Amino acid sequence: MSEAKANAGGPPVPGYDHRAVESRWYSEWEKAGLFHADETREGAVFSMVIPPPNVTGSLHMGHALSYTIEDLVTRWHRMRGEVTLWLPGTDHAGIATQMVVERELAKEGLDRRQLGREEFVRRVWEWKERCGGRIVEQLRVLGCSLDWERQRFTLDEGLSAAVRHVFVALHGKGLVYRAERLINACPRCHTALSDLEVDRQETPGKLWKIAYAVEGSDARLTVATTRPETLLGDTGVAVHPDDPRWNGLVGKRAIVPLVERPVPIVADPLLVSMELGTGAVKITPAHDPADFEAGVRHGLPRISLFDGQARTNANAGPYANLDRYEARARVLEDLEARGALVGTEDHVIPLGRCQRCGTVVEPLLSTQWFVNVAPLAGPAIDAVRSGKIRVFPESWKATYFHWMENLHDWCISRQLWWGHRIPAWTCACGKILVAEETPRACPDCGGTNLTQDPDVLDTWFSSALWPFSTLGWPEETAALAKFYPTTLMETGSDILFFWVARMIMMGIEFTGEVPFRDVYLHALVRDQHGEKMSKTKGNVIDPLTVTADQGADALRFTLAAQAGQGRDIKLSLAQVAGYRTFGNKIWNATRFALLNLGDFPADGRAGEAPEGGLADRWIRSRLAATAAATTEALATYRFSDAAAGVYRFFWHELCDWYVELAKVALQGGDAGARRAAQRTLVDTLDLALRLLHPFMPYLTEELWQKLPRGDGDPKFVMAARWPEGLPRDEAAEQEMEPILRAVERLRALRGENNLPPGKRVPATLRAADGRLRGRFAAQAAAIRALAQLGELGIEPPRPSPVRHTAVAVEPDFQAEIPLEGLVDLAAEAKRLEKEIDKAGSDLAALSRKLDNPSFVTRAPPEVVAEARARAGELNDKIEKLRGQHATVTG
RNA sequence: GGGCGGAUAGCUCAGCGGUAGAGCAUCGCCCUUACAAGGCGAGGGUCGCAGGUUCGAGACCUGCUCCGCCCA
Repeated sequence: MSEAKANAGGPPVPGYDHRAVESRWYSEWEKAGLFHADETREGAVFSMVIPPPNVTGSLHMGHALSYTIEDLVTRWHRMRGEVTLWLPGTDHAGIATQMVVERELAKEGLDRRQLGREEFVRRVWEWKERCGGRIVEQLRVLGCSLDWERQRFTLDEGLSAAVRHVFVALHGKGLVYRAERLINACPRCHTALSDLEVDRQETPGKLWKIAYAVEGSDARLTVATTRPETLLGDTGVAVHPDDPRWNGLVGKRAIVPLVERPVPIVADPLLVSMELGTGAVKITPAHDPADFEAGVRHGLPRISLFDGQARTNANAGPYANLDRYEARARVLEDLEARGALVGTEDHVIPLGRCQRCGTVVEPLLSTQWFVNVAPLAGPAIDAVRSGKIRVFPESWKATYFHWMENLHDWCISRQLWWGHRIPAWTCACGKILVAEETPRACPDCGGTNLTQDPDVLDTWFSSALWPFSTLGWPEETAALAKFYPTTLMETGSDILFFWVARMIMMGIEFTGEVPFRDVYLHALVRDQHGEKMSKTKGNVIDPLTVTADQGADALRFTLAAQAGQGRDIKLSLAQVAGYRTFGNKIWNATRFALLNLGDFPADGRAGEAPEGGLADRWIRSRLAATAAATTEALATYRFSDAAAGVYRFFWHELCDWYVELAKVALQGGDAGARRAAQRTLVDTLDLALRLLHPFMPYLTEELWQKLPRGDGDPKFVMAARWPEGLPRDEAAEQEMEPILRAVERLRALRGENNLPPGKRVPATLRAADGRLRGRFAAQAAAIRALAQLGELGIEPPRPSPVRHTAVAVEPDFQAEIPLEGLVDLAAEAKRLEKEIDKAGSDLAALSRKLDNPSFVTRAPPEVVAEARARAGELNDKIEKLRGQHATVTG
């Protein structure tokens, strides 16, 4: 009976194969309902919403990092017994998705306009149903423990209702408004963009110098510009008020070449730099943000030259109906012909490009919907400043404040068909109605000829509501009451402004609560050389390939181990392979335990564990220390520290030391010691696998299942309790320390004297302290086993050096291995010389310190005492080593 | 131009006032029945540069140089 249970399924085979294991557990967990958060259950709550991936997306390494961290945190909280929700979902990604489907249509030779809006949107939905679930499936491969019953999509009816509600409410407060402003238009995507969706890049360009005639004067005013074609829309020229070159021209009028339009010459210290170009600039208020502001300051009219495709319109006169670059070429040609082009130089210009398609954006005068965000920013700033929301790493707070204190209004309308249609209708009488539900008639004129605004909202507008709209808001659902505010928002630092800041503003405004207590911002995953991964560079590491080759556990552990705060991650396949071997190590350690549990009874884990020997007490204490450190690290989002601690414990304490020590008890004749070691092995592996579970869920589940279960344990390690409050045994750790050190010293003596590992050599440990000799004696069997010794003598120190003996000098003991007849003594002589040199230089440094009177008088007494004690030890060590050296050379 | 990071062993990083560390890689010895995807041992660093504070500085302060990110 006992054997059958302990070895259920047979002992594992020696090599760990992730393929056999990782395909097994996900569906088991799901079937057992472990992913579901029960909102009716009492108790502490952990909740988090997933940063919704684009529905068009496929899992990349950035996702893998984000979702690994999120799953790690989620599993940890779940194991702590909290009611734990990690809510999945996807984002409709307006521009990206529309582009994907338009490309598909193009293959059929179709254009969305041919299909019409309704049909096109139907096709997008069809595409979403067919292909949109890909990334969601990939999350399962990674092991993400998401509550699939609560999966949401930003265009779901409930979330759409939330969007309409927010739009209408903000409009009612005057915070959403419609106005003509200079916006960023993407001529390729045919839509307006917010400032954030424009990437600024330094690009080589030219600075052209163009002469403008001055009305009623022979003087010519030379302006410098990077966009000569916009002179067709010039409504002013500006010079610096302090610039002697253009003194006296202010107040006169310049004649815009080609169009021969007189425009005022104004003085503007903000717009004009005296150092740059010619010290004079043209003002085109409809095509440059700075010029727009200057136009406002000087009351200049705006002449818009382009349409949404950045082609010139009728205002361009003879240059109408040209692409902006054709227009530039034509304008330059004509200027040149008239002698107005007086110079050209190379110039680096910051060009704005569409984040989605890379096309240079066109600043365009356009009527759009905007959010006045400044009034929402104040409370959002306070929430972070007061610590109500904590930010990890904290350094991002400064960036957050800086941005929030310099907010521009947010352009939220997009000229797309895929997204939340703006809930605004225009009546034939001109009245604009904003309402959550489609209005029947105009309240002003009673007319029923209402047309809905054709535009949709910025995808980020709905994302901003994600932490509460996914829980049912604006309905007062039980889920909202239970899980909101959420505990954590984990996401990339690159969307701090796009998303995190906006969620905080919207959350506070509409729920009266912060949307999350903690924000953890992860860094960028780069390749092994620190280069950004990109398809064009060909340095992309695909997480799904890695998962297939090396296992999800190995990838997860690697990412967690690398996730230090405030640093980008440099990822290489070699690292993942390294951590895969860690999985193999654990596999084999568990295998060792199972192979030694043949006679372990089924109820062997009932009741208190026997105290066992020193090694048993020691490993239990080390486990307790590791559990406490791991908990502390996870509580402060120090994932790399947590991973390193578990790694160190498993490999370097459990495997390197305890398993070797346990062999002594398991294979010795003492039945009590054997049983105690079995129990310690099982208990320790059980708890250590729990500690590792959030990092490597599959492997730990597989192995935990094979261990004899403890009293009251659940069926899965995923549902097992996180180890907390385990007692330390300081005495055991202190007693063990010299034992381990003695083994290390003896091994080093062997190694450096080239004694083959298989050769059982005799050795002696000499200590003046009788208690220490007692400890050595009590652990003699262990020391002999671990250092591969024959006889082990334990003696008081002897007064003079012994001939032909390798000696390691420690402050509290000496380790000796006789060399006679075993080896040439030159190796030992060389080793001793090196040790003497090292001790000598350490002592010299210490002596310099101690000879410095101000160190002795001003440093804390305990520091001075420590230095003196250390100097004494070194003196003693050198003396002994020298004596020993004489015996090997003499 | 402004802000924020980073620079410590060949590589990736920890250390943030009191004897320079880990993992990986390298070298040597070993197929020791959990594991060669392994074991044991060893070598390897004027802690970016220059000043300053301090009895004492990778660590704190100032300046500088490179690298990265964000904002204008």
